[in-house]
Amino acid sequence: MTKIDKIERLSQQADAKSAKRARKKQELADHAITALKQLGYARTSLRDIAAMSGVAVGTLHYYFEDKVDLIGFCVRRYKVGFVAQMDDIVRTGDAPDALLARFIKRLALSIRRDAETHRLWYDVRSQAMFDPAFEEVVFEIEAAMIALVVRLLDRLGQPADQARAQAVYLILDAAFRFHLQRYLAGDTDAPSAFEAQVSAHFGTVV
Amino acid sequence: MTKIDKIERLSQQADAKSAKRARKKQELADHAITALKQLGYARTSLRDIAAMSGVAVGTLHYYFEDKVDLIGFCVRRYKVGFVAQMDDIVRTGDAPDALLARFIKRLALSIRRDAETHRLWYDVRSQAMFDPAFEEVVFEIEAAMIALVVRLLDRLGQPADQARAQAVYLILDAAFRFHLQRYLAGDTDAPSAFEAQVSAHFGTVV
DNA sequence: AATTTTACTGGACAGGTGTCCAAAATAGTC
DNA sequence: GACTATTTTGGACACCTGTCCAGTAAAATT
Repeated sequence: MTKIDKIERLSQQADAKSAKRARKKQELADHAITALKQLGYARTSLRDIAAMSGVAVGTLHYYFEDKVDLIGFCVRRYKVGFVAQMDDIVRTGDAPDALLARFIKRLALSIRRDAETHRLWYDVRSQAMFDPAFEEVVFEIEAAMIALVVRLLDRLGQPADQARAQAVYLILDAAFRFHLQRYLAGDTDAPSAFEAQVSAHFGTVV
Repeated sequence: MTKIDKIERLSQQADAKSAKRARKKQELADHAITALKQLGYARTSLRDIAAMSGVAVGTLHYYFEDKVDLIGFCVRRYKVGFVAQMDDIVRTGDAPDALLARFIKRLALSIRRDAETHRLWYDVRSQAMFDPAFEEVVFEIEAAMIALVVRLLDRLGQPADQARAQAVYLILDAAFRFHLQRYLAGDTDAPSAFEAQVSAHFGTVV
């Protein structure tokens, strides 16, 4: 075995190890998200997360720097998933008006289905106003959402410059949060109210 | 002294007492707000607030049921003040277009001046998604903001139905929060960016 | 001036927090 | 199978949390 082969093999082993470590991290993060979306950032302790993962508290510190690192990892993970989901809708072959309707309908559905997950996002976003440790992940996610809107506008044949995409994102986000909050407070009509409000807005504006 | 006079006097005394108590509550709340807007809901302990007020922790429990009661009182108090400030603008004798410009300018100014106070509102609003104890005060405040927008639209000679006011509120709120967040992260241009974005939106839509 | 009511204190209480680490278990390598 | 490296444990650590209350000081009432 040549020196190069050895180096190659060691490198592969290192990759396999870090891949395994990464898998375990994600596994822990998934359990952590389950706890976080139920309790919120401030009310979720590392012991809650450890219990949910069936693991000792120390193990969490073996995989994550500290609590902020863990929560940042979790939020990034779930929000990436959400953007990917929405991106699937945008990429469908629907005609422009059907696509918009589908997109809005899918958001309304997500209020019902993923309410607990979304509120975690709004929680962390607010925390970022106090704790700079969350700033990075929040701006990153928000940029991803705006990029998603750019793709949406593009598929709709609309002007898709940054400023316009940001404005559209803000409208969608505001309505989404407003009706999510009502839904969580027990208003089961909130998702369809969201759909109506956003449809009306886009019917006249976009 | 007749029986009726006695009852009258006792009633006045009771009023004076509860008025004094109310004044002290507000005084404590003002100190509490100073602490809360620096640290946020989750990170502010009763001991922080007590220290800020120059008072023992027990005193807080003498005036407030518990922490939730105290924070609810604080948020209600400061947000009522904010709505009143904005209402002053709406009530000016400006011509419609000048009024709108002044209103938006004042909001931008408030991002600079009251950034720390506003982030507390967004914090509490997020907490309400997890803790029903905050639901009431959040809906109450949000209703007051929408009512403010109704008055604004009215003064602008615009249709001022509930649905429209809600939509306009959501747009203002979304842009306000977005640029507030950027301002808090160090972007000093955020307030004027807010002004530009909102002006552009209302120039085309309202 | 005496007495009752109100206001406030300071510390005790039980429980929770993130962080850390020596030791044990498991996995991987020669 | 022996040996090393990684992974995991479980508890110790120091500190913070909201709540409560017996006791004290101040104020109001008689």
